Amino acid sequence: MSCESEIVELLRGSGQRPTPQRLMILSILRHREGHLTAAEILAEVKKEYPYVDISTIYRTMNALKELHLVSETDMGSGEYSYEWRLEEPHHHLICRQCGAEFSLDPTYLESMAKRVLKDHGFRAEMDHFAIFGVCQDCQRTASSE
Amino acid sequence: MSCESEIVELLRGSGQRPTPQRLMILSILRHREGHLTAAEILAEVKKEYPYVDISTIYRTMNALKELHLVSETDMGSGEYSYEWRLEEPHHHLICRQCGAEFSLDPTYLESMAKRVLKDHGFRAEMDHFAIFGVCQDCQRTASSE
DNA sequence: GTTGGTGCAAATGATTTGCAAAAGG
DNA sequence: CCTTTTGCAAATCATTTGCACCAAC
Repeated sequence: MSCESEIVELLRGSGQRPTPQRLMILSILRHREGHLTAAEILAEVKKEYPYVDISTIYRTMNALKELHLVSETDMGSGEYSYEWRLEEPHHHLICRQCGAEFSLDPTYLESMAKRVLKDHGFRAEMDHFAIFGVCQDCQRTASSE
Repeated sequence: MSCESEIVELLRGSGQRPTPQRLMILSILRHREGHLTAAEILAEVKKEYPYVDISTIYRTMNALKELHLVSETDMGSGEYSYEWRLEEPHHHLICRQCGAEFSLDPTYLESMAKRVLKDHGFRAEMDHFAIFGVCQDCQRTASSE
């Protein structure tokens, strides 16, 4: 527990309670880089406290989502991934062929979001995008066949 | 049945058969604008032929997906939407608050895709994106509260 | 006739929900 | 106390699969 106190305050501020389960979930989200599925979070929490239930994970993620503390992303595997959000926003490039993932700087989408806002008045919230495509290696492989 | 013949050839070319069910599904996809969920497609097909099963819809959509004839998009409702793809590619702006949908010209994402390819060698396939955010009306409502 | 497609029912897998008990403020 | 949260089990919902029969080539 280090800088957890401000998050505890955030929870309290919206009438939510900082239960041990939630603190464990928060800690895992913040100390494990990248995105985790509900099942992965559950497995981690269970190492410390085996009685947690998957429904608690989901309920907590929904609560944190509403506070904009975590992002929920469809990584294309049929289940959602969750990620701590108070860091630099970023995006993911996911290769359809080999499944490799790369991080993408937010500036690429920011300039687009600005244009969309200017032209359409729509404020796009693109803080965490999964972009599918074909990575450099797989392009080479495909073309050399 | 008008310009359906070329699609029939496409199916045949990949060893697939143009069954009546598939032709009905194709016809619905092509004549109803916008995206449809599997359940919506099923409801339409059933009007003509009540014995179709939802699994046929899914199997057909998977086949058409592989031929790049339809796109599958997560519109944020927990179920996938399918859309005929041989038209102008485009994207969707979806308002998180009121649920309104707007169409977005592909050029916005194309220029971004070009930069990603140049900088990272990653060929992003962004032919059908769902971008969430807040629409103009809802922004006004929120700020006047 | 051989391969692929369909309908049906049953399975799967992720997520949600009802409820009584426990914990937080 | 009163409200929120939890664990458990059961329910839900979208999607997939096994299989016997049928249709297309």
